[in-house]
Amino acid sequence: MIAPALTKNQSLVFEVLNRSDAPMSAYTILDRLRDHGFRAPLQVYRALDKLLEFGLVHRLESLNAFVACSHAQSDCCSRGHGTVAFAICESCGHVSEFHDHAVDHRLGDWAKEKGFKPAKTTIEIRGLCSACAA
Amino acid sequence: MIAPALTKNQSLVFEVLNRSDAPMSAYTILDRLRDHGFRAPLQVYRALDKLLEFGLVHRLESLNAFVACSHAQSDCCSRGHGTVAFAICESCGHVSEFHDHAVDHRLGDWAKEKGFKPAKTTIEIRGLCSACAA
DNA sequence: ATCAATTGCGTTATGCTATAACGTGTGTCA
DNA sequence: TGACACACGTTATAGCATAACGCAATTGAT
Ligand SMILES: [Zn+2]
Ligand SMILES: [Zn+2]
Ligand SMILES: [Zn+2]
Ligand SMILES: [Zn+2]
Repeated sequence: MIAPALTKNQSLVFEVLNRSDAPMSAYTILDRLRDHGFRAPLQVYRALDKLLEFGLVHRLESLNAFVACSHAQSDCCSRGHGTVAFAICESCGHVSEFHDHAVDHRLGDWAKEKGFKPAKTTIEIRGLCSACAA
Repeated sequence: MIAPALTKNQSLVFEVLNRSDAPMSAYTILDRLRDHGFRAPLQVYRALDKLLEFGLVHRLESLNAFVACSHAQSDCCSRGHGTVAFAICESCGHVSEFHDHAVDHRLGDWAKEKGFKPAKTTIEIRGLCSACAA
């Protein structure tokens, strides 16, 4: 899934997410973009659908919220988006995105053993980041 | 968290979930229990909150739905509910609940290394079960 | 026994999240 | 030019979850 140039709405939504240091709900994004002509949830959801498809944004299932992808460019097999995990701080909202071979392969092995064909894997750890746990 | 005897509403909700072979949303549970006097979502959500607390039920974050716990009694460290993972078939709806040491420890190691204090971990694999993938 | 605290319950209203369905405009490519 | 794909805007609706109120039953001191 190679990303073409973003449309105006897609760019606006992506910029808002990229500047945020915490996940945002679609409706929060909508409110941030009222000044740019956004009026309805669908304008946000349609942009998000594409951004998710391009791998520029992730959905956090346990929050019903979205974050910009923060993969380091140097990441190994997670380029093209292998399975990724998120550590979500419930105090400050900070999200750490990471890829872990061992976890990915272990879940893959389980699936192979059971004949299960994985399509998308969600891994989210809720808790307190180092700064907030101190 | 030791579970006291369930109240009437808690028992009703648990029985409905336990008999189901697929996850159910709170509103679907509500509809199933109209004949038993359920009228409002809160009656379901309040029972679910307790059942989750007792570890008798799990919430599937990627579906906004609930399943009865299906741990084998013989399960190792997952008694008392260590981290558990779910494989969810997007065709037939069947859910397999399992515990995997390696995954659990690996995520624990990552957290320890980063100083992150995990509170609750969500692992959900969406895909096709062996029967539906055939 | 009685009072206070806790817990469960029922009801109404509300808020948050997500999609259906319809129509418009624009660019691409036979 | 006509067919198609795609982004966009709008209105309405569906689906998920909680706030706030009050009442009833239970428990556990005093
Ligand atoms: Zn990413
Ligand atoms: Zn934090
Ligand atoms: Zn379980
Ligand atoms: Zn299946």
